[in-house]
Amino acid sequence: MNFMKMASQKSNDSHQARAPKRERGKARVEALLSAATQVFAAKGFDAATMTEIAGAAGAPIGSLYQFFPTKAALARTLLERYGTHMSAHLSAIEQAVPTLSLDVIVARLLGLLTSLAEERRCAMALLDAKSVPPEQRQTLRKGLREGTARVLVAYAPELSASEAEVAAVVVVNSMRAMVHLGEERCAEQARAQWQAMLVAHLRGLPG
Amino acid sequence: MNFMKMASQKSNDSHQARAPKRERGKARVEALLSAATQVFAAKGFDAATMTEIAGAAGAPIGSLYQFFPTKAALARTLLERYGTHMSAHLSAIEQAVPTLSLDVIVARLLGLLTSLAEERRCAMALLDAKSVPPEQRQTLRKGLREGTARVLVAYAPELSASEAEVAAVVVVNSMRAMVHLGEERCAEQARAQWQAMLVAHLRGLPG
Amino acid sequence: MNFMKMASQKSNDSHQARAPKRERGKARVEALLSAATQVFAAKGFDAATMTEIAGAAGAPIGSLYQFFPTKAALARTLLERYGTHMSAHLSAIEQAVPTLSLDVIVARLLGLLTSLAEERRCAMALLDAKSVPPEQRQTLRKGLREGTARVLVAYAPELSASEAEVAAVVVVNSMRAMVHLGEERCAEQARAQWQAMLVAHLRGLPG
Amino acid sequence: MNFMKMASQKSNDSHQARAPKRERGKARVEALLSAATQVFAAKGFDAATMTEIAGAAGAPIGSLYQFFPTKAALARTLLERYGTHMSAHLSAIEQAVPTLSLDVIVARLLGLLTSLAEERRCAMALLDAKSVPPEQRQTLRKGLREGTARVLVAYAPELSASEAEVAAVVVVNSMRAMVHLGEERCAEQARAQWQAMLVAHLRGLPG
DNA sequence: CATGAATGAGAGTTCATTCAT
DNA sequence: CATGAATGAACTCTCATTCAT
Repeated sequence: MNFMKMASQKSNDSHQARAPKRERGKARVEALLSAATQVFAAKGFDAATMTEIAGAAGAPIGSLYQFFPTKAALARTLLERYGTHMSAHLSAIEQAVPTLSLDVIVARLLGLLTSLAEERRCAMALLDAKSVPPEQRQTLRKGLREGTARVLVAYAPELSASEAEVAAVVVVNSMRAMVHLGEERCAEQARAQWQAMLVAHLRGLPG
Repeated sequence: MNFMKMASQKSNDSHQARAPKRERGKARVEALLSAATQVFAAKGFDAATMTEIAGAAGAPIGSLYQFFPTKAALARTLLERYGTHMSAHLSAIEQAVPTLSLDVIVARLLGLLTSLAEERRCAMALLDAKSVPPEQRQTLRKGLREGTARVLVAYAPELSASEAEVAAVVVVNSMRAMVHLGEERCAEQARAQWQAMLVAHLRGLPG
Repeated sequence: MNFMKMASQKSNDSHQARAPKRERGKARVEALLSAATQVFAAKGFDAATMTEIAGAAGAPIGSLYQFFPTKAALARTLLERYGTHMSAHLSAIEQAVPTLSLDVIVARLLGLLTSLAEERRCAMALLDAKSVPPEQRQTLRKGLREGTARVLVAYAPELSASEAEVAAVVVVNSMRAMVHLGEERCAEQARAQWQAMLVAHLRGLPG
Repeated sequence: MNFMKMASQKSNDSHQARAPKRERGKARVEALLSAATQVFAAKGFDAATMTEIAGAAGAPIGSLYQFFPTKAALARTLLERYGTHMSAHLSAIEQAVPTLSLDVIVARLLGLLTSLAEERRCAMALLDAKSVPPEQRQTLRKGLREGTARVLVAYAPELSASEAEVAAVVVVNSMRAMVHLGEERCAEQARAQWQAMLVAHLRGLPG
């Protein structure tokens, strides 16, 4: 199970997003995060403006700053949330590994990012934005890598920790590539090939 | 050796970079492009400022605008230049294919972006920047894909055009992944694995 | 229930001046418009700078742009405002026509622009500025012409619409000339002569 | 007779236009002045750029600065030239006064500016440009006023100097109005009315 | 002299963030 | 708390003028 790393944990830091105290606030935060996801995905981190994000959420700009004291804090919250989502997905895959073929495991791994359409586009935008503090970006990367490593170990327990990590890096970056494939021609065929390639590669791993 | 003075002679279109007419100008343009490469690579397209780029080149801001009338024109010039560089590299690989093993071919393909250190980081930054006109980004992507497809056909002439294209998409996006690998732990091992994976995949392709 | 968020709902068109929502804002807008009037009158549209206008109003540059998103929008607002002022003046004259001699009517018409000292100088500057969109300039011109035509018809109802329009053109351009007269020597005598000339002309019109 | 006030008179002032020494230079100066006339007429003094003017003349920017060391000097030369032209026209009218009816005299006076199409539009642009030093603008105005006063005195010798001046002011500003009439509807009818008005006015003057 | 690349102060405009209401 | 007007540093881009060639 995955206990959420809530922002409130780090409440000492003045640049952390503040957790909403009431129901109304939660709804508003959801709307703000959703709007931020769309706007960041569409324009990238730098080109997105706080005013536009607030506007897209139907919220006043002051409200946005109530919960996210800086633009970077907003990005951080999204990155953390994506980390949480993806960790959950990876944990689910991990649990199901005993009942799945390698084909299906790889398909689900590669589909992870692809399936979260707008969210993944936003995550990519933030991961690549140099303006977002590197350690925030590392957090998501690391979460993905470790979650994936756990899935791989569940599938092939004989893998050493470092072997699993290396393989996880290959898988995770393949996930990223899946996202970019969307902008290429013959994306579907390429995805299929890629998946087959990964399956064959992982099958041969321990030997 | 590459004597090309840039194929581009689009002097009618304003918003095009203007070619320098004197020796001094050429050196300055080189310095500007080099500075732009570094700054874009370090901060991304949006966060980079024209003033900083000019400063990094030791040039006044007016000089930068003399040659590159807009920020987008500067990016375009870089993207075109990278396209030219990478096409040249791919052509060289294509020529050498008959004398190379698949291992070496894949190694050189994957190394293509990696070897152009700062340049590739800048190219990535521009390729992913939503603020750069999409068609400019497509140009570089397309050049890479087609050049790679030619290399693959040279290696395996029995590939159909569409088969080669799909495989090229896989290879090119693997190149991109190589760049991002630099930010991960155990990058070297992951690169080696990736390369082995691609070799195996390509070897099995036509069958 | 939906309480009106202010009468002005031009929210679709960007580049429109935004109406201030608070008392303080109204005062500030007045100060900005007044400063703009002075600066445009003194330097002309092109040579006036937004920074100087803001400075003259004792406002930060951001405030100016809060209400007038472009320099052209500022000019437009002034032109519209002048149109409103002058229409009101012309309507007042129209109402009073039955009680006035032609001498007085002409004097008040010619005095229209002259009496609005700074405002008229600014209006002239904007009317003549090629950089101000022509349709905005036409609007003021048209308003003056039609308002003046109505005054003339009120005085001499037997005038046809087109006769009134032609005469209005003569009168309006005489008003403009009054403004320029300020820069000449013997301005007062020239104004008196001009007025006499117009009176005689209009008296002879219908016959 | 009208001795031209050549620029060379004031050769001490470093901001004066330099007279060309050779035939080739004269042709180039003509081309530059003609180009300047067109560009100033089209865009106004402020919006016109020295580079565009040089370009319109097919001359390099350095050549423009060879003859006109500042933008203001270029305007001054044009204004002086227009003064010379118009003085010549007015002198011609003055000479012909004994053989002309008042109708024809007024028609020729009002037609003065109108007949010099591009030139008058440029002159208006410069006369109204606050960025052009006022004394330069006054020069042209004064020349027009004095030339016109001489015409009026030739027609009605009994006019005192100051009476003639006041009337000249009315006539000259009527000329200016003729130019602006071009932008109005029913321009032709208005011009005819205006002319009739002036004729009647001048006929009644001395009495 | 002739040329046009070079220069940099300054223009219009934006936007993250604050704080009075 | 909630709001959105207010702020000003910083950004992209222009252009009159100079001066090395």
